[in-house]
Amino acid sequence: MEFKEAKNKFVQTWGALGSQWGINKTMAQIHALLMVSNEAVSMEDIMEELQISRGNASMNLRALMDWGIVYKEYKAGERKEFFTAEKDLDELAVKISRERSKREIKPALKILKEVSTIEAKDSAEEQHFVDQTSKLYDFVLKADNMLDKMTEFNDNWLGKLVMKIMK
Amino acid sequence: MEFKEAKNKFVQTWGALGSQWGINKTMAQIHALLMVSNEAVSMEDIMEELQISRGNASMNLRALMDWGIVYKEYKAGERKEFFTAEKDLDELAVKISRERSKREIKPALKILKEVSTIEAKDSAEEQHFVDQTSKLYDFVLKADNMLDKMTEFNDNWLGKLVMKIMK
DNA sequence: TTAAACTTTCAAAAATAATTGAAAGTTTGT
DNA sequence: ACAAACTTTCAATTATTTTTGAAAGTTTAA
Repeated sequence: MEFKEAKNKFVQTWGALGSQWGINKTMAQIHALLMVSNEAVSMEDIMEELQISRGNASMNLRALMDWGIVYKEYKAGERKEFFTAEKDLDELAVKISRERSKREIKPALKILKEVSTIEAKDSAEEQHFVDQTSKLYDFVLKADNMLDKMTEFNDNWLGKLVMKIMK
Repeated sequence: MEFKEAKNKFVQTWGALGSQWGINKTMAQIHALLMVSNEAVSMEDIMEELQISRGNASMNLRALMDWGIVYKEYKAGERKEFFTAEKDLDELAVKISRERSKREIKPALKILKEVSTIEAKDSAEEQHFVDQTSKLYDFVLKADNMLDKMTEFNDNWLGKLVMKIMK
């Protein structure tokens, strides 16, 4: 396999994977492209490489910047803007989980808390509802916190975790 | 808030959350409904509660069973089938991560390995590509394994982890 | 074997999400 | 202040995904 083919395969695969996880395909593709580019890429070049419109490129770059995983860069003497991706994978993971937590998990937790705190009356049906949603609330909260802790430990998470437990 | 309202809110929220994570809304809603039902529910009742067609119910129930998180149940004397969800949340998490790993992560890893092992020639561009995709391969592999380990430890993962480290 | 009571399948329709492209907006240099 | 060189916005279009519903399939009981 030659470079161009490999690069294309990677970008396509990343795009497909993104779709399956609820991330728009183009957004994932742009991100993939920037991840494997050793220097910042202009909007023109992104449009050209991925065969997408200016509007599409603009909107998805904005979204990626909102997620905090793509940055604008300015080159001296050049009028146009260039873009780079966060290339440190630990940092990338931290940012993605922070954002997903903020945007999706936290709001879901709020609802879970609400619905799990209705008065259950006496019926087994309502008892079970309260019980199950309470458990779900605890579980999601725990998972969310765990993810947060894990990203905090980053690279050497296991070692640091042990240290923290020891002391 | 009364029971019916709470139940509906929960089902809707779970459906919306599912969409954002690449799971079809109805599938997530059916799952939510079964999760908080204290007894097995018939297809009729699912259709009625969620206001969906028979075909839709059938296909999404099949998908949920393929994921291993919903089971068929037969009631004595009744001709029709009833459905229940896996209600143990740890078990649910294990099954979901196993399936997503098998369906999405493993195939992605295969491609990552492929593209990261091209010969990099001399150009900085190609060097960077190989370097970055290799790192990504390692990272995804590590994350996938970690998730597997974590689910293995289940409930009291922290405690058991410490035990394992100690001995 | 027949028919009633179910479930599954899948082509067509509907709903949703992504994309385009041109007009409007912004920034920079002269 | 002007205009060139860009970027952003958003209504309309296109693509993708989901849903429907009726026909086909299956199972059970008599």
